[in-house]
Amino acid sequence: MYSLAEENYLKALLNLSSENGEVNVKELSSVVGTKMPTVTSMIQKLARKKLVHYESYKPPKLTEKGKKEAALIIRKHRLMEMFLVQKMGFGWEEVHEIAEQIEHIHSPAFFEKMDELLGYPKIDPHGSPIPDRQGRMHWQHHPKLSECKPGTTAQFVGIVNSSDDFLRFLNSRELKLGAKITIIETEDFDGSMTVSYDKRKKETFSRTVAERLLIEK
Amino acid sequence: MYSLAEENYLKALLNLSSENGEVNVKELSSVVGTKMPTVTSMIQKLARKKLVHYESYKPPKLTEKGKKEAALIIRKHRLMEMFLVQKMGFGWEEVHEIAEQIEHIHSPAFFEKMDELLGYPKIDPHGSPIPDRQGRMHWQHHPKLSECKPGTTAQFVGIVNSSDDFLRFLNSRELKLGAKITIIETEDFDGSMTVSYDKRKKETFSRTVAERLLIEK
DNA sequence: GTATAAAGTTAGACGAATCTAACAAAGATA
DNA sequence: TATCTTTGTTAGATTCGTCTAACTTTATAC
Repeated sequence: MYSLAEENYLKALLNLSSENGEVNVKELSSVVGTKMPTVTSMIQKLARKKLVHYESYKPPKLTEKGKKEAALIIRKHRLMEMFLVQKMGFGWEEVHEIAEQIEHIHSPAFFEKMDELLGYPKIDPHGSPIPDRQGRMHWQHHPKLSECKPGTTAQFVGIVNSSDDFLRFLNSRELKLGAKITIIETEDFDGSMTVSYDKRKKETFSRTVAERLLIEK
Repeated sequence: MYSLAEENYLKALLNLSSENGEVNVKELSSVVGTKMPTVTSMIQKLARKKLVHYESYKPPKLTEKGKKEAALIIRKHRLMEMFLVQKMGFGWEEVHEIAEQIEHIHSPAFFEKMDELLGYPKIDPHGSPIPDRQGRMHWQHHPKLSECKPGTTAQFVGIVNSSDDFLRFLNSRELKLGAKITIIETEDFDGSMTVSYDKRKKETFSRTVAERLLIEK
């Protein structure tokens, strides 16, 4: 069993590496909310436990074992988010905080039951994949809305870096996962785009927004 | 906010004092699973925080503030147990372990939602009262089955010191909370009693068992 | 009512996770 | 290339919760 602190570093390591490819100590320290020397010593500890490959001054990298452990924590996090939304009626912007704590609960039966009650979901409420029991994560690559040309219609299937703020923004525009978005026009000079979907006939998204919406054609 | 360790001592303090009246350090140490010196130092720390009244060599006693905090932790524990049984389909003998961990989750919204989905229950799956939002616990005194005379019929409404072992024993005899139990006869020499209820026409309980079943006439 | 046993406390150490201050390496800049 | 800046590491201290060993107080037994 791993400590709470260890689990948080493992998770951060996996999240950062799948976002940026490489992980650096500074970023890690800001994600886990500690100072750099603390990160260094934790990385060294994880390396002793064969969870991380580590050489001084080089970016730390999860071992296969480390990846699996991290994925299993993320599995618990995402299953819980799904449960909170689907079975308890929370909004997708409310569940991160709670799942952040529940992911450290040790009880295979609890999460198995949740998985079963949810019908073995493959993605969480924000469209991120839920790793399987063996800690295998099936990352499906989705293009960003910002990469599409006017005229295309695509389904909104995921979010890059979903923060509560951004989710509240999407709520305010009534944009939900699964919506069919049609691009009406794009502005080259600032990358903003005008789109339509569901109840919204005409809505303008900044480049920043369009870059955080993942789609499927 | 209190640490995990602090919360565990508070809870143990309230549980022991409602069972035995007075709490002693040795018992406390066995309940929380630490050695006596650790308990002493924790008690002293809780006293500094005005959660416990403490004088050397005297039994520690929760202050009003301490009682409230402890009750709020027990509230979370029992709400969770109820949720696990009612909404997730767990057996009453499986839920303690999980609730033991979830009781430390900090999220008013999570427990409020649970309470709401459960319809604001007053008791947990073992018949123990669930403290209210203000940390008030309505301890209703129930007599034990062992105190009843032959011929009486009473409803089984609670358990003294419910352990998973005991709950599995009750499962094996198909005795559920709410059952109407009729006492057929009692044996004076060993305190055992023969009873009937629901599907069971004739079942014999030892004194030990009869003393752990709470009833209402 | 003294001796012994049990319960409780104090002192001091330790591991985990954190910090600050000082130093070292790598990367960027002129 | 030499210098400066950024990033990362080492050393050493701190806090929390725990321990063991030794001591003290209270309770029990004779």
